[in-house]
Amino acid sequence: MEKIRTRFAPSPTGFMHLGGLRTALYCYLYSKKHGGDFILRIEDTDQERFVEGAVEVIYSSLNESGICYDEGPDKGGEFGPYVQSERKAIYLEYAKKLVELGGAYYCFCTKERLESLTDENGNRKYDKHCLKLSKEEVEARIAAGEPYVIRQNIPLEGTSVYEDMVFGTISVDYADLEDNILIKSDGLPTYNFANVVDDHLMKISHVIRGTEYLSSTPKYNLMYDTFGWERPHYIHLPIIMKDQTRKLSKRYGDANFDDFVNKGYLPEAIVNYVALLGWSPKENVEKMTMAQMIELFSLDGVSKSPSIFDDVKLRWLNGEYLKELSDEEFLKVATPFFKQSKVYGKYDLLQLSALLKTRVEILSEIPDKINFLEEFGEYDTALFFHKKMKTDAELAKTVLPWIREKLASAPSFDHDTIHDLLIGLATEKEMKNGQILWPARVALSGKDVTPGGAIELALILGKEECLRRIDFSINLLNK
RNA sequence: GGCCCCUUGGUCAAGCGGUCAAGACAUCGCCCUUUCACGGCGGUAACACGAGUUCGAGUCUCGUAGGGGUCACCA
Repeated sequence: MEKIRTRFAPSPTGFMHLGGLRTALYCYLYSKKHGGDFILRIEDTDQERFVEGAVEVIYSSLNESGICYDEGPDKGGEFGPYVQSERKAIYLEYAKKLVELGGAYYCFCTKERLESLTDENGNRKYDKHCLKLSKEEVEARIAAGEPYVIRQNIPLEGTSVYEDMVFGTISVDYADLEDNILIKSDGLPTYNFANVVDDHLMKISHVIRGTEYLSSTPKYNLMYDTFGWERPHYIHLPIIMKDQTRKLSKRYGDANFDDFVNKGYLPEAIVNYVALLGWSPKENVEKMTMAQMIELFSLDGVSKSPSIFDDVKLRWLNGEYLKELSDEEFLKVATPFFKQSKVYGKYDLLQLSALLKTRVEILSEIPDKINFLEEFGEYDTALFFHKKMKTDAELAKTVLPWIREKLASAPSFDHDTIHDLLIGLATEKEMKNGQILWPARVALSGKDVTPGGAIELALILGKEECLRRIDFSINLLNK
């Protein structure tokens, strides 16, 4: 059986789109599932879109995601170079061969002439004007230094059919296809040509890419056929949408891998979530390690319809990953976010990590959740209301002074002591624990949700600060 | 607009002619609890529409509607 070889071929735009990340992931999973190779190829034939540092972004994103390629620009391999701009001579050679085979031709048409071909609907299709040129004329004009491109020669009639491994049979009439440019006037190839030559030369067995190529694939097949090359297998993937009608895009700032990492999502969670968009394992599991994904990956679990990116579910998944971290691991990934908070350097971060772990879905929530430790001021006393505990501001007025007294008299300020004092207070007054603890927690934090209950907060704040805050809260209630 | 493709709850999705149409997120309710959170249990909620084919259709066919993709010297 042939060796499975897949490739991820991004163009260096400066960021890693989540859709691209998923494509890379599926390429990786499919090749690894079948013991094959996964190749990274940089498609930088558009010099106008060159972005400084963009290639490094691709390397680092893939690396952080745990998607490892076997061959690539920075890894080497026997089919290099893996950067298209370094393969210019190769494309030209094959383009000439294709011209000889009748699959392509030189074109000297000016931009103006091309524009004159536009119809009333704003569409235009090249009219094969230069196909008629004799070989002698072509050579003379090239020799005279006239700029030219090389176009693909597509039949005027007939139908092209191929099997896509997820979409099934796709058939397109040649009449609906245009004689696209294969080699631009700057001598570099377009995607239309480079991908065919490279995929063949790099022995790619399965081409995995987005559905935007679903209907242009016949053009590529035509070239494979003309060259006498074996066509690869095709696996087209549905796109990822932002909502019903818009796709996830850079434009809305919601498609970039790095942005998600900076917002406090773990790369593993992002990869795991993205894997689930458009694919579901037979076993009906959702949280998976890379190794599990490789094991479970299968093409018949890949769906044909576009899926909408749901950041609520991503948050949940990220939270799941966070919860299973040890306190130390959590501290490590959370440190950049602790630094953004007002408490950095003033509290025991490992202790806070333990409390925060089950209360945070994305790391960027951290500053907001803990800033109250340093910032305490007026708050809405409606927070004292809790239906189930039957507490409210009125009850707080009577309970808070008792709490203050207990805490003030505490012989030491450790967990057990505070616990016994507060619970003891509830027993003593024949109240529910919550009727003491809820007001205490609110009075200490001024917040409805806090990292930890009243006892944990008291411990973190320390005796003096606790008393100060309770006094403040009593005053607030009596206003 | 032409061509290609898609259509199960709010979202991700199982299903591949016969199921009470899975599961997850979200949502709602209950429980647990040392309060918030975590956790446990349960509820609401879907086969776009219309014709066929068939004893029987979410599953097959055709049409309609809706959505997406594509029509560049971008990939």
